[in-house]
Amino acid sequence: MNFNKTTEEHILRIARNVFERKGFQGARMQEIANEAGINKSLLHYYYRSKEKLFHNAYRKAFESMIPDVREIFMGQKPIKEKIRLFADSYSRFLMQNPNLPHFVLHELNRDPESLLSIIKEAGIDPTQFIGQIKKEMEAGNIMPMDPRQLMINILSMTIFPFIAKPIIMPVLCGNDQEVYKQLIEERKKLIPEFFTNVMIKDDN
Amino acid sequence: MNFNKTTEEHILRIARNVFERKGFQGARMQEIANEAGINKSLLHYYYRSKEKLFHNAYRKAFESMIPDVREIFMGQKPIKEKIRLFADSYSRFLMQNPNLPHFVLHELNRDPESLLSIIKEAGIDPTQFIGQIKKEMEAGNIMPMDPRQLMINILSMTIFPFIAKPIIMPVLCGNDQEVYKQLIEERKKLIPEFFTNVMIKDDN
DNA sequence: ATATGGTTTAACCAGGTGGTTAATCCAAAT
DNA sequence: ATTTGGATTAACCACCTGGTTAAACCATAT
Repeated sequence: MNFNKTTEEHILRIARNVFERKGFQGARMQEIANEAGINKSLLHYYYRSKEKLFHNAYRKAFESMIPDVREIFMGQKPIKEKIRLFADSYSRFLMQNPNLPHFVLHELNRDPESLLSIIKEAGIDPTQFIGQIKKEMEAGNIMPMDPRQLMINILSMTIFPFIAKPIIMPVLCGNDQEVYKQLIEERKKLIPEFFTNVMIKDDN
Repeated sequence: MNFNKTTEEHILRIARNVFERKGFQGARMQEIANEAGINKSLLHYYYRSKEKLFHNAYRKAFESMIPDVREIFMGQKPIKEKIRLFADSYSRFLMQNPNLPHFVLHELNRDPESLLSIIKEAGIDPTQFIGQIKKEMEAGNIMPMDPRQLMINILSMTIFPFIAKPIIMPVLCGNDQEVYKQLIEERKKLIPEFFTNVMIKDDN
């Protein structure tokens, strides 16, 4: 066989795709071998077991989600800019990897422990970010609230529409792929506005 | 054996619990039988196949999520009240069924078609709700935006923290169950404030 | 007592699963 | 040309899975 790069990488790319669609339990080694156009034994030759093959694919998938998060956590930009950048780049990223959030969250539910090592390795630390938020809230640049809640809100509004696609598509988009895509597109602007262009009303 | 009610119901209750934790592919008929304290054949006696047993459990689980959604869709209350009510009751409901959203969304990804019949059966229709939103936005009761986006936002902010619990708990709550619970509790107030107590800043 | 019929069980089965093994292929080094 | 060693394959295996079957159980009706 002649693949783009090495067989090893080729396998991992295919495996990741299958795992993303079927999850660990749903994926079959034979299926991965078929899609990769190789013998099943080759999977075990390069990655000793299904568990190990999955672990590699999973880690790679998870890590691909991190850079943007790291930027918002650790970067030096003002908070408004961070949020705008995150909503925009993450939405675009997820549009190209639509079932990645569901995949990661599914396996995170299956094995919550596995997260710790990955986070450690990625060197993510929210404390600096939380400090920045507090400062900018006091300066009035952003709607005041618990910084943790702000993070949850941003992640929720960005990621959830992708996880819930099979329910949003038929109910709100008339099963039209383009309408859904347009809806996501609008959110890139809508989400940052939510946190930066608003203020508390003084009347009720 | 002497269960609360009939054996049939007992099986379904246990099955639903196992399915919620493991998903369709991850659950084993033997496991369900064990947890129910009965012979595996009994499962097939009452529910012909794993597929059918799952379908029953799944439908029941899904339907348990609907009443609150129906209220916000079809009810007659003012929008502010609807949102407050939804965030409050749904958060409480999810707190008691923590892995239900992930379960439903997971199976929805596995088989998106299955949703249609359930929604039809539940008789949910967003058009009336969307009309109401438009009217109340014009009256200035609520931040103006695409009604579909408003719905996505409310659902995102309410449901996502439960799906993402295994990542929120360690990163934002120091793995403390109580801290997480408190975080969710605060969101019951925080979420409605987001949509009702804010307005667009005119400067900037 | 015993016949009845829904309920429950133990034993079994075919097919699928991840994984192993030994043989073969094949390009590079000698 | 031969050797070498990684890459690749076909055949195989033990185990697990959902599902079947025939027998046993047991409360109720006769």
